[in-house]
Amino acid sequence: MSDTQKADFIREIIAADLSSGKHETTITRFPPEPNGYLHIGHAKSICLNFGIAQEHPGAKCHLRFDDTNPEKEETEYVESIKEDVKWLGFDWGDDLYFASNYFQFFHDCAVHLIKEGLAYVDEESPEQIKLHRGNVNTPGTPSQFRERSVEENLAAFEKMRSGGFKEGEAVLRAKIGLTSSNMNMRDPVMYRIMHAHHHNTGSDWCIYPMYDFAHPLEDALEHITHSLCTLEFENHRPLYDWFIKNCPVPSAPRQIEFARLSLTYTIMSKRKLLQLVQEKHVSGWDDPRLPTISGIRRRGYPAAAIRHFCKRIGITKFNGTTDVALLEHDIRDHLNSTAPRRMAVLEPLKVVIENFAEEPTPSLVVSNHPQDESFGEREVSFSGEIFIEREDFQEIPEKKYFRLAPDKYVRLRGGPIIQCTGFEKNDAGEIILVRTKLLPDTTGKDSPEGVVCKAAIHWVDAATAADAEVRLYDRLFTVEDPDAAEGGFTTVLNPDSVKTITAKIEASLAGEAPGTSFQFERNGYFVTDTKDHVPGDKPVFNRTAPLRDSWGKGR
RNA sequence: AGCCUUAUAGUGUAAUGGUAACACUCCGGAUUUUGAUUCCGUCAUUCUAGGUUCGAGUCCUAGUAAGGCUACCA
Repeated sequence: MSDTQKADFIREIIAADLSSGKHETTITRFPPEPNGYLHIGHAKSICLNFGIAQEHPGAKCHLRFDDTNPEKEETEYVESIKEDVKWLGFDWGDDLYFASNYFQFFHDCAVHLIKEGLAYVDEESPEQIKLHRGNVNTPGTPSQFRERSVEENLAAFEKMRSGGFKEGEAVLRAKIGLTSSNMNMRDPVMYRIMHAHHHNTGSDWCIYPMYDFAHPLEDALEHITHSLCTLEFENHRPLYDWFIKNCPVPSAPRQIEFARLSLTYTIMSKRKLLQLVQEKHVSGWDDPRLPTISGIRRRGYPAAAIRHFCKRIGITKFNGTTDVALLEHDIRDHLNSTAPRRMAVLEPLKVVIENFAEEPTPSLVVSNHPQDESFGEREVSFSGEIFIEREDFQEIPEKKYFRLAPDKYVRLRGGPIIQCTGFEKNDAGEIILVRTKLLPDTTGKDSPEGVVCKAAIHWVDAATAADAEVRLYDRLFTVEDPDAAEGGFTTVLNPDSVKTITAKIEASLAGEAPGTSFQFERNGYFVTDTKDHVPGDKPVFNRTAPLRDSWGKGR
């Protein structure tokens, strides 16, 4: 887990700018719009921007809320975003900013452009503007308001600002041209009228800047050296540069684009995630089935593993889809070395050890981690009745089945070898009890001559077993057919993934702190739920990741 | 359709113009008191066709495919 950061093309640009003396330091920024919760895709951007800042002494990464659209933004989202960035392990220090705090500056820049003859107030309707913009094959045609005088524009813009127009009646447009093959450059809208309440500025403003106008100014104002964004802004860059060039800004940031993260089987669209939350297909933004940062946190994905994943997938301009297997490997890899082992039985089957009294052993000492002694050992109680996993017994064993079956031997993990001597069924034909005898003096020793014992199963002492609620989730929120997700979510939910079952776990686990991960041997990694956990009460676990299962091969 | 961008094993990434590398997955094999872990091994005409060069994954041209843009969202 200690790979050094590979130098991607962005880091190479930064290194070159540093060594050429173009910049003395590096300032990046993570600029979310507070209109939803962050997801694993944002983690890639966060790790990039904050990661770069960490790699260079004196460099910084700003956290800036790009809150220029009051209709979609809420304070709840800014709080969750701050929490998620912190949880991922990054610190913006004093550099927390809001685009909305720059509204006056944006306004002044707009006035500047008007005075330069580079912006005009257009009172055509949205439909007319759209029509007059033309399309990729046909040039646009000038609005009837395009050639107004500077004085007229100044007055009209002031009228916009002071509330003299209703929404949709006027916009401020940059006067660039109407023939560019890049549609973003055809006299783009800079300001629109919105008589809406803003979470930060209240009702101070009724005109709000568009992203394309505001973003370069925000970056320049904060002396951002490298403004990193995703590929879809690629052909906004000429416009970004145009505003930087034509406005009175204190610095000239450079926009660099990289590919956003997309994962197989995973819904990453903010719009769709919002829909899932609003239509209550999930319990909230932090539902463990969601790929949101808060969802995967609650699901027990360690922040360090996510960081490592982001580092490993790299930064390029190639628009591909990463296999979630890469993510899941990093989760398992991290948990394997950090999660203590516990025994838990998800579907209990009672086993009696008939000769237990002949050699009573009230407890056994078991290692907390098979490869790492620093995890120590624990004592587990042991009596003549235990629970094992229902699937660890087969009445008629299939080929290559090494666990318990009539007359067969199996090792109790950390304990002796037992041999099956019989079993009982209920009227429905289900096995309800397995009878065994233990082989004396086999704890901690190899199987005796003539005894074929190839597997060790986990178990829990029936006398002290405690209940827990365990929730199995398979992958992140998945779709059977990614294309089918368009418009509706009928195929999205996997009913099995919300199955809740009762586990019998070692009593020592009750009351464990929320967010603690364990490996329930042979069942996978589980985390005590950070939301539903009540100390001292029956613990609630979410499965963070199943164990890799190579059943059927080897041995 | 016009413009912009991208193209290296199944997946994601490497490779001063000089023997195509790493990780994951899959599949084999070894070890194993978790069928986990660990360890070892197999898997590529670098999208196609031309060109420049002693030499091209890398540079040039054309083609193909994929993504983006034609919002008073970001």
